[in-house]
Amino acid sequence: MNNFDFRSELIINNLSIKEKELLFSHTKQLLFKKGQLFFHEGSAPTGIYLMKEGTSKIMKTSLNGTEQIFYIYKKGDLIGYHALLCNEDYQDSCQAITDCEVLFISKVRFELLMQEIPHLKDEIMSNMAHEFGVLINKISILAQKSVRERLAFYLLILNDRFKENQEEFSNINLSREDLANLIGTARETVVRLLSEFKNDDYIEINKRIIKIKSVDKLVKCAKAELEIEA
Amino acid sequence: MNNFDFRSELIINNLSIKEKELLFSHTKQLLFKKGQLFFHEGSAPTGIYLMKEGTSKIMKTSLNGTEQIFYIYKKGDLIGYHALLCNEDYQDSCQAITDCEVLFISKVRFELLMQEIPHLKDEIMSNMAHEFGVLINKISILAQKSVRERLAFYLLILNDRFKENQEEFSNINLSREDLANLIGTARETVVRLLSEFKNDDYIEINKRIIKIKSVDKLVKCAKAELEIEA
DNA sequence: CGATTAATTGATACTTCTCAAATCCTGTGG
DNA sequence: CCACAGGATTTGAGAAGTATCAATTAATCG
Repeated sequence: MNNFDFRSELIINNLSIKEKELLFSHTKQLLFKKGQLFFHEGSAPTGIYLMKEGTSKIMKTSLNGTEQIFYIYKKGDLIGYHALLCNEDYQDSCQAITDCEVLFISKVRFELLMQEIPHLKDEIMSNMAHEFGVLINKISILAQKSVRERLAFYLLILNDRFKENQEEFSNINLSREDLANLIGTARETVVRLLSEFKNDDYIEINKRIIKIKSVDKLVKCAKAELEIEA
Repeated sequence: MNNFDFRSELIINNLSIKEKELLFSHTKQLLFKKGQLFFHEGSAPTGIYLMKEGTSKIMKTSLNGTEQIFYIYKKGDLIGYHALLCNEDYQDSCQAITDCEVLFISKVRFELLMQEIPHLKDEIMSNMAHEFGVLINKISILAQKSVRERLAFYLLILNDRFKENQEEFSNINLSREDLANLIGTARETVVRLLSEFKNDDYIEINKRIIKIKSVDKLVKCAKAELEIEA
């Protein structure tokens, strides 16, 4: 699922211990309650955010109120550097899905770091180039697959993304609304399809937590042409 | 329409005369006939491409044969540097829509240039960050707008993009198939909607060339929240 | 000018959306 | 610990929007 996942954690992982220390000095710890915004579409960026704990979403709300989610961030992810790097206002908003613990690096500080750690620039560049491919893939999924296929597909992606310590199946814990907004459909449609998937034994559901039972069946359902790494 | 348009031409425009000379030395001129591929999804990048003449499309073909177009390139656009910069295979293919005249810069040469022109790296980074926003916007259009709205929207984008010397309306000359694949729908649906737009006097059609008659009407139809620069 | 490809129109079927209503959870205060 | 309020989830029914298949007309190229 490589090309469906950002990997901004690599930016930091690929730095040396010394460089990391430099990066983390002068950061500010922030806490966001569930529902709070890190930043809002249309506003000017003031710095970048590093997720320490919790999950957040990058999204955009249209005039008629519908929301589109582009990506769900978790621990280790770096957020918000794009707008900073092209000197534009944010195109999207970032909102806490759960309570979040975040490190903030100010714009000034970040620009300084980019000079002091030449390496950092390369890592970010490589990462953005990768993200381009991820978004390309997201677009082709949205445009070419049916909602049913998309849901199956995203369950696989999310399963992969929220895996902890090598376990095969992770707990996918998202509101039906968020899930719908992630795959670009209506809440009720997601609910209906999930219940089909449950009946067909692709998944199991406890409360609202989804757990995959058969990757193979979902792959077939998603008509996924791509190898899933277990 | 700023945030719906790549602007890779800025990468080169922002270089000094000297830097441009450096960039253009050691390029190879390539000619692609209509339908030929610059590069193909899944293959390893060997260099980057600068459009001199013609139009080409970045696209991806799914297993069942449907094609999704992400962007249409014209004179001045720089193509294919993403895969190079993240050391991944191409996620997409680039195909000539018309006969194309292209300058090719080899991977080795490009990497050398990145060292010799430190500026270049910043320009590319800024550009990729911008493109991120463009793709984000493309995703939200695909996910949130109806096909009708999307078509109206893309006609506005294309009108803006193919404008020549300050004229208000440009000739949009794309096959119905390409137009359909760009907005993520079926050919027949595009044809039907275009004919509605024509009847409602939003556009006029000669042969297959589309010309906008009323930007305002299309904006309303697209439910576009964004100012269109005339 | 004829052959091939692209564009258009029509009819029908299917997926998905929308609105409405019911049920299930969660957290809070008594 | 229980009851209740408010939100989230689920289910149903009907409508709308698009896709698909088939057939016709128009444009293009050698």
